[in-house]
Amino acid sequence: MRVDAALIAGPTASGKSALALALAREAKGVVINADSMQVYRDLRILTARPKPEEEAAVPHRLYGVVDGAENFSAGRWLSAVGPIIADARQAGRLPIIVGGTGLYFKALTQGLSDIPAVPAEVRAAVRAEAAGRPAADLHAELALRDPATAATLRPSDPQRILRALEVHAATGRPLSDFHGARAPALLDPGRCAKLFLVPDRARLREAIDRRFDTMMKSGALDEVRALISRQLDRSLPVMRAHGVPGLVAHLDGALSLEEAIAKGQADTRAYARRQMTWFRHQMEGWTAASADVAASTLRRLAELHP
RNA sequence: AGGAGUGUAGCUCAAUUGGUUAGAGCACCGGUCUCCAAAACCGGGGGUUGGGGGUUCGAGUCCCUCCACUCCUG
Repeated sequence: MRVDAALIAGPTASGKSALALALAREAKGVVINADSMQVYRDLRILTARPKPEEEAAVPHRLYGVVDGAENFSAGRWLSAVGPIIADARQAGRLPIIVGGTGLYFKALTQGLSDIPAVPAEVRAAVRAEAAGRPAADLHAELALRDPATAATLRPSDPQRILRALEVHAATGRPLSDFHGARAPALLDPGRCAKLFLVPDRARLREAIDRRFDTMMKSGALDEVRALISRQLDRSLPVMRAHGVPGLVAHLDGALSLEEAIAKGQADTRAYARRQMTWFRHQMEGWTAASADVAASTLRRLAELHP
């Protein structure tokens, strides 16, 4: 059966991009990024973005298109990816959506609730007011304004508490009011090939460590130097990409290079573990596949989309 | 060969100087997830305290012995 799109997910360093590239070559596809960090222009090396030759070989979309000074989000990704999928299909090309960000795939196939975008000023104000305060205080405050949402959140979870506070500040309504109903999904999951790669854990750990060493040899430190020179707010997503905090600390003299590398590798390994958990439980109907199985599945797919 | 010292979780180290069920960090593993998600948060398993013997109501802790490693002397 021909499909509307191919979705390829899996933990970092599992070989997703290579598979996507191979499929795109054979099936006349467009490779579309579903990775929350590869969207940022500033970090080509540390986010393991496809190489320029690869991007030139087949069409790639949503790689390195956002400035590191910006705060990207699942919602922004969703609105960006819609027209790209439509364009690809209109051009007779198979959309191949590949990446490691589970939330993006979930938003894509299940839809997000329709919550008005929170204006940047409101968001900044909420955050400025919350700065330095313990999460439990913020939770208590949320309990006064939006008790229903507060009841569903742990007092130790600052990120979700802040999200609820900013939505309430922007709309005057509880976040829980918006949840439940989801906007229609962009793609019908029943009409997509959905694979997530499940590599052997020990080998994945080795691959992660090795890849980080390669990144260092390819100029990761210079990339971080350039990023530092921009003097961006340290709470921005780019500043928290794997490897960045450690290498920044090293350039500040707080960590040895070995320690910085070890930290980057450890953060990446922990992330891979969380990705596996996500795909195991949140992505119903997806096919878990070893690299071999994935490759043969994609080959069959390519035959259907000449 | 002689002298001194050290052996506790995968790693680094605790254990009030003989007193409940040997702890912590890191690592590892599991989980939660609706717009910062490479985030944020919750949880878990792990030890014959180098081996053996002894003293004691009670030993990681004291004694003997063997083993391993480190340093010093020759």
